Amino acid sequence: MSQPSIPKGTRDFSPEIMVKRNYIFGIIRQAFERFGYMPLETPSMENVETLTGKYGDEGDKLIFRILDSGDYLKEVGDDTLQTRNLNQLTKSIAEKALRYDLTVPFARYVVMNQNKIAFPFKRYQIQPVWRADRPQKGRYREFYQCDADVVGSDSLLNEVELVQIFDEVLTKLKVPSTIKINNRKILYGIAEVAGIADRMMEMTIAIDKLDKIGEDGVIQELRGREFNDDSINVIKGLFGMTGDNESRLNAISVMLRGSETGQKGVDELKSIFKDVQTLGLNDCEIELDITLARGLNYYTGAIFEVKAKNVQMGSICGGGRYDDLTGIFGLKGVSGVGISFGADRIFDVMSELNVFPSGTDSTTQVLFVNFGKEEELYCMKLLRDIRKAGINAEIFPEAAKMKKQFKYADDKGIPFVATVGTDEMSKGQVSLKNMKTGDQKMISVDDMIEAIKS
RNA sequence: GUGGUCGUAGCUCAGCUGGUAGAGCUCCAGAUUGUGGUUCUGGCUGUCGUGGGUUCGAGCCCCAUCGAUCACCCCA
Repeated sequence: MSQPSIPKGTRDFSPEIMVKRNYIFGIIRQAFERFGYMPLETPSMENVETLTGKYGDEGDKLIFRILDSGDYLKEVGDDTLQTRNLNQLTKSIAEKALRYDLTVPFARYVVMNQNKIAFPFKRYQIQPVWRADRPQKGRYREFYQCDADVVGSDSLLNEVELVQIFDEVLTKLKVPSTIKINNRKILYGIAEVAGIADRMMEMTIAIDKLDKIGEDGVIQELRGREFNDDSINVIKGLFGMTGDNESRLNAISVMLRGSETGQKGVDELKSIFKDVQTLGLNDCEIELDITLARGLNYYTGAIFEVKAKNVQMGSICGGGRYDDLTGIFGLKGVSGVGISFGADRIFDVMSELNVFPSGTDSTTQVLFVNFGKEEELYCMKLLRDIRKAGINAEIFPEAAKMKKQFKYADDKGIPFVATVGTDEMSKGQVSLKNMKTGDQKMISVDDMIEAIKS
């Protein structure tokens, strides 16, 4: 390999970018902990069987499998090789796979540790996940998810709090957004009323595309999937709904009077809306989106999706309630609900909106200019003190030209430069320059610490 | 997995119906021996993504391959 490269859809994160990414992770982590969620980490790789079958057929194809070590063809039957049976083959040569999301490993963890866990169990998890998707805008093969889930509680209070977390984080990050909410029970109710309960998934995939391909597009898609006109007419009834969240919910309630499940979904959403309205949100707004479907198969109740306002970008967060995720692993009757922040997309949105606060350019707050051996040691004593005072500081490691040293500070985005030569040393002071305003003053060390901290 | 567009200096790109590569920015040095970002002057930079083919001759045409990017599917 002559030119080094990295795998498709992966990225290096430079120090400048990492400072900003860590800022985002920090805000999210802080919010999770503020709401009582505890950290959890699971391995990058899981057993293949843990992951397969949880994300639908499409999802299974996007799971990265890890080739077994050693002579992995030894155990493979000749007929498997002969018939080129891919499913059979991958099963016998890859027993591990990279995690595809954080929810399924979490469910696995809960089942494995059900006797040690105090329910309701609230955990958050900030780790990368991998998908063998073809990369495109805002879409990577390795990306971070920041999940918070609570299992072992049916209460809708959890949904309300999760909406508050969305609002708190996105308000702090200066990314005003619309939190779209729907309920799988309503979608089921619609399918039921339309007489296509067994094909709910297909129906939701079609209506999910409404804002992309329009009413006619959705109808065409439904026809393409060979739904009959009666069913399509019922679904059409959704498109005409206008008004605020409450009045649309009422309209849906009327439409779904024949479906018990559908009514339950309406009631759940009404309760969530009422509470959220009473408590109020900061910079986000919550909106009923009856076409919201979301791909993940395991959602059974509320579903969330968050879109940043004023930016062309797919959803930046998602989430929902799943009644029986742990059931697949043998633990029945544990309901959970969770949300996920797409940190990579949030980063892209914040870059586009230019809303990173100052101080996310550099971690170093002040650079000391190096004049030579004698001044160097004097500065290092000062450094010891101001570092103790909680300031990130460094000294240029050699007595290079001033131009070069100042340029280094400028390139790194360091906000202050301290110059200490014989003059300052004799007065016991430092010359502190604010790199943004260009102001420079000779002041005491204590005053310098004050100036940098403020 | 399917389809479109594009690969030329560190970056953004120009390069005529085929005649052996250029601009801006960046970078480096100096103007300024205790001051960056602005200004001026000078300088460095290329297996034209890779491999093959056509041709007297290929950055340009043909094939393959790799990568990037966009859309579809799906999704954070």
